[in-house]
Amino acid sequence: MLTQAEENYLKEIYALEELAQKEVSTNAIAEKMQTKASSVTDMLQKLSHKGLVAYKKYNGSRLSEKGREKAVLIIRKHRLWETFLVEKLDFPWDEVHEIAEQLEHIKSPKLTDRLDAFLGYPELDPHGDPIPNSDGEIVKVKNSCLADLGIDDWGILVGVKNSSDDFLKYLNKKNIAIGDKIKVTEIEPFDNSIKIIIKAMEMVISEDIAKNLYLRTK
Amino acid sequence: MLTQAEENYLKEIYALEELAQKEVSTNAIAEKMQTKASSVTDMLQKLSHKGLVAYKKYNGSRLSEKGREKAVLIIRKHRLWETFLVEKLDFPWDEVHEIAEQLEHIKSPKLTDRLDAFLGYPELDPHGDPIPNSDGEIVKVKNSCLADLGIDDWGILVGVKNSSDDFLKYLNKKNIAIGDKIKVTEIEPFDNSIKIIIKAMEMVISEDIAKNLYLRTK
DNA sequence: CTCAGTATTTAGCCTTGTCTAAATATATTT
DNA sequence: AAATATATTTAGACAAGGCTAAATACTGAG
Repeated sequence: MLTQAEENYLKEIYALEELAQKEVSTNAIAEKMQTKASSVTDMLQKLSHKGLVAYKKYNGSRLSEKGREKAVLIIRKHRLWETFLVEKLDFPWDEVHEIAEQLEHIKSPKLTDRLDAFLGYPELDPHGDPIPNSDGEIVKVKNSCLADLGIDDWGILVGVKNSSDDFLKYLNKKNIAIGDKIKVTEIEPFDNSIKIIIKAMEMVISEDIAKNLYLRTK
Repeated sequence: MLTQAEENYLKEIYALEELAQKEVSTNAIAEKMQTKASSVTDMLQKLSHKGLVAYKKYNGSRLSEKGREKAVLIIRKHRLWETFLVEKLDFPWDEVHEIAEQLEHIKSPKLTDRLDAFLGYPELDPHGDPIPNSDGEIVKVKNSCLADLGIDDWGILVGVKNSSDDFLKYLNKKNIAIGDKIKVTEIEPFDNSIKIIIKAMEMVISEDIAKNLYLRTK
């Protein structure tokens, strides 16, 4: 059984390793976790003992296979809870991270899997990040402009190009927000306007608007 | 900010105090918490320092007003999460306690209140226990036999008188289970059969059956 | 009222996870 | 290649929360 501290280390090491694609330094971990390098060394030694991390003095660390599995499960839980908070409890996408940091440590495989089912097995969370499935598999994602998608393509709105007041007001009026899932259902060849489904609503938006919306897609 | 350990002590002291209606002994707390009396003394001194418990050596403990508020909030969270697990994730009522023991420590007032709203401000949890509202108020409950209820009365099924195999099979077939909310909508004077709503379904049951079902009611 | 028995507290130790300061290894510059 | 700078580890300390053993306070029976 892992403590919350151990889980947090595994999660951060995972993230750093994904980024760097090589051993992560003790200092990098310390910075990410807002702690001191000496504390990190202690923890690395403990995790190494437990077979979760490959650690060699002065040589950085990598997760073992077992460590990676644990990390992915924590990420799965984190992202499922974020999805729950946004989809079911109507939290704004930018308020859910802290709460999910707590919820990700709840230990009950049955809970995780039932939550997943309750949410309809979502593939991306409200930040557009992929949610590992119960086997620990993660889909690859990329950023796309809404204007570049084809019919039936979908993604999570993660950013806007034009962040002028007017544009943001437009989005607000149309009830379009970061974190929303948007699916393209039709493209009008004449003017390249597109029909989308967003929060179970259909609407048509112009090519101009679509060019200003960035999605995270599978 | 309270630690999980402190929260657990407050919760258990609250429960013991409600039962006894007087100071709770160090030993009673130790037994309830599966720990040693010496550990309890340590914690009582700490909680006393924080103004959460009135503690005098060799004299038992009571919660302060502030301690009681904290305890009630934890109980509120526990029971809301239990309700969530049963109502939304279809957990059996007897599997939710352990998971709720973890979830009750999640710190986010906004989460608690939104969860409450999402569940429709339930008054009783799946064990029939009252859920404190956001002001910490708790309704009183009592046990009643379903046969004794009037029209529009409702409660949570908490037990059966006749626990023969046949009767349990009958309940199973009718999809009636412990933890279900049952509301009386009609009473037939001729044979005292009653019409109930259970899990959004209507059904009629005989007086015989009703006499064997015990509910927790407001 | 005294003394045995029980309840409670104190003292001292352990583990986890953190810290600072000091020591040591690696990296960079010249 | 030596000297300096940076990164990492070790050593020793602390707080939280637990434990055991010993000391102390209360309680109830005679």
